Amino acid sequence: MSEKGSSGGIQVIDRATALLDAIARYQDPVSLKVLSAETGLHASTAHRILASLIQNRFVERDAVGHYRLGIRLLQLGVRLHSNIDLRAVALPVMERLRDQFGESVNLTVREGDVVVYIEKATPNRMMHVQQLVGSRAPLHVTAVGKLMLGAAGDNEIKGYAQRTNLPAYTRNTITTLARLIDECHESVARGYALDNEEAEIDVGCIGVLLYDSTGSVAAGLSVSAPIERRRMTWVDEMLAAGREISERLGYRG
Amino acid sequence: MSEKGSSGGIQVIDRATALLDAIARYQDPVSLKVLSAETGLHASTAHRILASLIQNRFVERDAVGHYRLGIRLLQLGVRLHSNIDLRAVALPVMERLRDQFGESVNLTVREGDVVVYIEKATPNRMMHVQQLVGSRAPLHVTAVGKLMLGAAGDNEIKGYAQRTNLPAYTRNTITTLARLIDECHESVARGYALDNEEAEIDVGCIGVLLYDSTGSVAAGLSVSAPIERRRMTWVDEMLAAGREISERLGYRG
DNA sequence: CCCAGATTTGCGCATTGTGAAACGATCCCG
DNA sequence: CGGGATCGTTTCACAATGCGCAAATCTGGG
Repeated sequence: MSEKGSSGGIQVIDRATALLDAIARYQDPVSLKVLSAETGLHASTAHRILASLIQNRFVERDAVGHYRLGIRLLQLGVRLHSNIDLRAVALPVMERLRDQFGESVNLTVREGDVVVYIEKATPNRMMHVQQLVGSRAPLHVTAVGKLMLGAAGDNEIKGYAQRTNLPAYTRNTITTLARLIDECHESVARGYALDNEEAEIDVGCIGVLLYDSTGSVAAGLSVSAPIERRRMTWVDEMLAAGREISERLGYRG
Repeated sequence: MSEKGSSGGIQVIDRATALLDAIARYQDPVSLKVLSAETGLHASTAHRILASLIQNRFVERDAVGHYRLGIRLLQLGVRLHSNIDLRAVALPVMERLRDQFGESVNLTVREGDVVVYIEKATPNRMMHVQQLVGSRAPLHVTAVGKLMLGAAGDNEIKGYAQRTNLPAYTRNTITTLARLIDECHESVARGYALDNEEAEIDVGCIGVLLYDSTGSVAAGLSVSAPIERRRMTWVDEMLAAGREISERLGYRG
């Protein structure tokens, strides 16, 4: 334990985290058996930890006894300093870009093998690309996802490819590890990435990364448009916006 | 431990929760000494648990080593089933009310001694009452806060009054326990509450509660307007909207 | 009603979480 | 500048708490 202690690990907290992550991977409430299998924990251990998480309101149970995330995560999440900072800082810039381009601007964070859309600025026109806040998309078919993979390094890209098998969403989706590594490298090198109808036909995207005060990737910023309306002239503005937001987040690049 | 186990408590998870709550009470990052004092934990124990929460990304440290909430709470919070349900269910109703009244409609959850605004629908007019998502207000000066206190019972109201001392925000704020208890009772009895310039002069509000499938208070719904624009004819619509959303949340009143 | 599978509970044990003490770092004051 | 105070971090020994096994209970389907 002294060895474990020096590396900061407390086993039961790691295990509770694994259980929360396992629940979060499902849209619907999930059974003890599934959670036990997903985390590799003995059923009675999982049951005990989940009971404690319920008591502390991190987890709830539905009518048939299945587990879902609980209200304390919402309460704490809303209180998250970086949540308020990140969205409050990014939103005015996003709105400015939206008005300038006349297209949808999105803010995303990485969660495991997907990006999650956490804020949006949509244009006042009937036809635009729509991503709901809270929705998810695989990393390899999104501009910012490819940047996040590139920033994380080749082993991370390889691990992602192994876990997901790089499924095709359109005829343009990158489905081989070699091509994905090239694309990620290239994207990181030039500072922005494109989604060329890789997630959905007719949808194009330009994405950049946002960095926080520790120099880590904090989020992604992207503009999505019907492919024939996308302008490569937006790249400079996106890069500048990414720098602006990152600086406000305390990044000293 | 067997006795503890049957009641679902795991000490270190309870302690980690207490630390997260303590951090969440501060707007700014907070020191180990303060957290140790707030939770009653020995400094080295608190240090250890915090290190594990950092490793699992529930907590981050800033440049001077102070602790703040971490990004995993955001990622999990966005994935929260009841968060997606609550906001997705409530938003269309809120937008309808906004268009009908021409005023701001807000969705709030209780967090300790405050309400937190988690969703909003703002009217398309320059002058309206504005509450940012993520902002907070004391319970005793908001309509839904008074309902939440009333729903929680007299001991809860008393405890709240003792903790906060009922500070005045305007000349209209309720600052005595007896008056607060009366107001909360009356509000619960009739099903809605008013904020009559108690939080801010010139601002009026009508609030109702939303209930979930377990019959518990899930959130509050309110319409805020400049006081001279507020209409008591909105009460029926607010009550109906509260019932509608609660039913969609699975409430069987 | 019976059976199989899932969940829950009891129990004993060893490993893991804990607090005290020691050490390190930083800041402030004389 | 040096010493003391304060805060944070690490080491260490120990006991209690988290854990897994096994049994009991529950639930749903045939």
